[in-house]
Amino acid sequence: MPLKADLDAIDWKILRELQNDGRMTNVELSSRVGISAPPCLRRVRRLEETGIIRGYRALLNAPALGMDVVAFCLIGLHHQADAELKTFAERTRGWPIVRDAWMVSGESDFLLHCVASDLGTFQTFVIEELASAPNVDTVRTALTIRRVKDEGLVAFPA
Amino acid sequence: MPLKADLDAIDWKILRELQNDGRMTNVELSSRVGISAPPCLRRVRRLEETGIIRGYRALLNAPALGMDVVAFCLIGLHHQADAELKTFAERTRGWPIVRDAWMVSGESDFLLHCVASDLGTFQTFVIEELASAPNVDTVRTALTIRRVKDEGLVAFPA
DNA sequence: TCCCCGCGCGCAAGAATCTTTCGTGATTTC
DNA sequence: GAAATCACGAAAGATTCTTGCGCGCGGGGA
Repeated sequence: MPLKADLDAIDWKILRELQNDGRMTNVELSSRVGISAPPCLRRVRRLEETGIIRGYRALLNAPALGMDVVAFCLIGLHHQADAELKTFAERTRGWPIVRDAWMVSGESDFLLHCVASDLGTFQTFVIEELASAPNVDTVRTALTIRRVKDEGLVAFPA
Repeated sequence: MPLKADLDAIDWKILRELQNDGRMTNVELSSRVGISAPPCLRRVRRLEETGIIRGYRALLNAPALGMDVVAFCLIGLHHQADAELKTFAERTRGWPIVRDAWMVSGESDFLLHCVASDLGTFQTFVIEELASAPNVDTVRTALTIRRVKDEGLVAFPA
């Protein structure tokens, strides 16, 4: 996984297209970026192998699946030594409600992206699991009202 | 887009597999979920048409693309009337640094997921764009140190 | 200057996949 | 109990994937 990759304009186009539609066929992709299918596939493979493309994911509609609560939790710990940070990070991986988690700097130590079927489930999780976990000092929650923007992960050069 | 869908065990398996690998071929998918390819494809199409699958996306490695700063911003507004919320939401869509944005309830009004090439770019954005935007009261930022968990959006029944 | 080499593109062909059509069996409905 | 509905799976044609190979461009080195 190189820290700095040398990508040309076609590579950037490929990344933009696949970020918008990860299931696009290779012929469609090659047509959009302006080269033929074989070199296009080779470029995609190379982007995958170098780790620039980390994977592909279907985006699901949480409310339609009965997941009505999406929230973010900001966690402050009592002690921030390396071992304690790793312990808490490991703990987040065992909580199915937590979908994504980040270690952050600032007023909090962790930010958790949570999805639950209903408010009761989420509140129970916050009180009985999160807030009562070892070393947890503060828990601030922000329930999402609606998604306002939903681009891919990375912006692209003009 | 039905608010509550009736999915059987096979549909759930499909969603789980595509959430893990959105580019899996249909024959591979059908084999994993235990049915033949045609009905499997019909199920995927139905999940897409009903909006349960919102789309597909390649996950990119931001640092490898020269995006070294990933941060979250919590925004508090002075006034939270519907028009003002919509105005700010619209503004977030015009900022390329903001990749995802949520309207939230709690201590803040919006949560912004930001990606920038370097700290200077991000700080300039926060000071000159975000904090100086109309109606913005408070801006709290949390720089991410590392991703700790990265599952799909939705958890699945056992 | 010329030659050689490496790199990436594109053509072509075989393999794999996608997609539609159709027949069958199970469940539901009247 | 009969008919209708639904979803599955087999089969076949269309599309796509994937590999191998030849070509042209650009960068050293003699």
